[in-house]
Amino acid sequence: MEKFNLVIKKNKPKKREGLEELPGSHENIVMRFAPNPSGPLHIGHARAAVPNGEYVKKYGGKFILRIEDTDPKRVYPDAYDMIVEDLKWLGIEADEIYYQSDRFEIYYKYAEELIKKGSAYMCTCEGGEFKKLKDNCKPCPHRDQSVEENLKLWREFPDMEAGTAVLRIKTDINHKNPAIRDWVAFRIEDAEHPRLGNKYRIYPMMNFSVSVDDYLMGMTHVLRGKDHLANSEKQSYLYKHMDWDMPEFIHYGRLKMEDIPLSTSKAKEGIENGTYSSWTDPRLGTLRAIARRGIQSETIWNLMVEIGVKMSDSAISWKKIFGLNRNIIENKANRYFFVENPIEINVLDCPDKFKDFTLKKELHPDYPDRGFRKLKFNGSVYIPQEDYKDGHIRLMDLINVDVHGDEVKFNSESFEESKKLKAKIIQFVPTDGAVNAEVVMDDGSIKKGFCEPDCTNLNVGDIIQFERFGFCRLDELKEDLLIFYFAHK
RNA sequence: GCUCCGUUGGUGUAGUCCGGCCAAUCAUUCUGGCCUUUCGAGCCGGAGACUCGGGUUCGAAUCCCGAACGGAGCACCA
Repeated sequence: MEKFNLVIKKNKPKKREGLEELPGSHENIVMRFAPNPSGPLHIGHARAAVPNGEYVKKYGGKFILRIEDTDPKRVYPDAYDMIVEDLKWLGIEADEIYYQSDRFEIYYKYAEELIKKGSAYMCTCEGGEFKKLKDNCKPCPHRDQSVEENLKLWREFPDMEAGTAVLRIKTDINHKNPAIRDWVAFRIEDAEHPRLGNKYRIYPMMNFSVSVDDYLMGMTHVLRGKDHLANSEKQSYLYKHMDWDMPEFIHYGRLKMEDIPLSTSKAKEGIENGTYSSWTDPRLGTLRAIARRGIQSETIWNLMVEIGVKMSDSAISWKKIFGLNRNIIENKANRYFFVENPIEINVLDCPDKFKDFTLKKELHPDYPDRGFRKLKFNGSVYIPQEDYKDGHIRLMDLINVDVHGDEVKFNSESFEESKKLKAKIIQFVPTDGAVNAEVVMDDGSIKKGFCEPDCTNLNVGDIIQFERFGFCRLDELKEDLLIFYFAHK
């Protein structure tokens, strides 16, 4: 028996971890990622793919990849495979994959059903003419055609000339947003489709195929950019006509990537005209380009989860990405020496001990258990031009030298002595055994120099840190040259 | 122009629905010191935000109205 009128304070929601809870039921959720195959995935796609993947993982559910290739003019055939590869890199393997180009007959079937219900009509208005009527809330003359007439025209549709007719879905001719009024569901398209050839001439519009598929595939939640806000409303009419339950639509804002204003089409253009080397050019925002630079998919994943699915726009900076990435790779990356813009020095007056000496250095200073790399020293090394200045220099972990004009002399050995001398501690590469190396920077420029011999034991894809230079990923292992891609400091 | 939408430090976020526990969270960034034979990491400290104006209220980042700024859509693309 409750004697006291306990006032239960409403629990403030706990600090949110990860993504916001999804609206609606969390049982057996079905979500999808539905890109247009116009190129490989870029960072903007990750903004859509990751939250879908994260939610499915969080609640347990089904992830569907649906390739939306219903515009033959915007299909880049290689993209079909690239998209799957890029998703895999992100850590997503779809439970089911669909190609909309396989599903035209399904769309036709529903189109006919809509016509029979009187919810769609064949419109042979000239485009500008229709717009004029629509903008004034006036139905076009075809809107009231009989079902029979519409079906007749629908059957003749494939034989009509491109641009002369469309199938429209009835909405509300008085809708306050003109964009919503009686939208197009099918059009005639003569372009050859990479997968279908010229099999069909009647192509569904995105709003139609998307709605039908989202329904048939049992989508419970649909994540999409806020540029689709009007489309969501257009689609709602189709759901009403068919008496289908609508998925939960969630819209997210635009993502602006610092220094990468490039769209897929611009990138493609740049590749074709030689401005960029390929889809993995470090200046591009494609996931494969980012991966090539040594940015971990986990970094992108975490970033996208942090940004979440809110409606306001976000601008992400490289600083943020680099910071997150550094946290992940710092303890994985073994350390090596790379000398950029090298200058050879011969240390005079070296004690005999250093005439033939092998320096063992930890692969990672915080993890000595990982083992060592070896640097053979016989008095002659490369150091960065930038560090060659009159004064005292300590070759890291080795010796202290004095630089005077052209002359470099042995000074002392101990680290304590270097402190007294206030010597600058620098990396170096022994002349004997130095390996040619190039580092491709994020602006596409190349820094040339030498790296230490043990780098040849690395595998392509390894992320390392060149001490005092930055984190890099080994991209190519050639006979006499190692090519790295620069990640960040 | 019309129709929508958004606005928390340099950047990204939490909190806004259900006003007080918010002199506002966390991350990144920048920064002072310590430490370290890397300009990496680590440790300790610091800087930095509720777009503006009204209103409601004992009390507003949170509710209401207006403005400014920003964004999206207005295709026979997706």
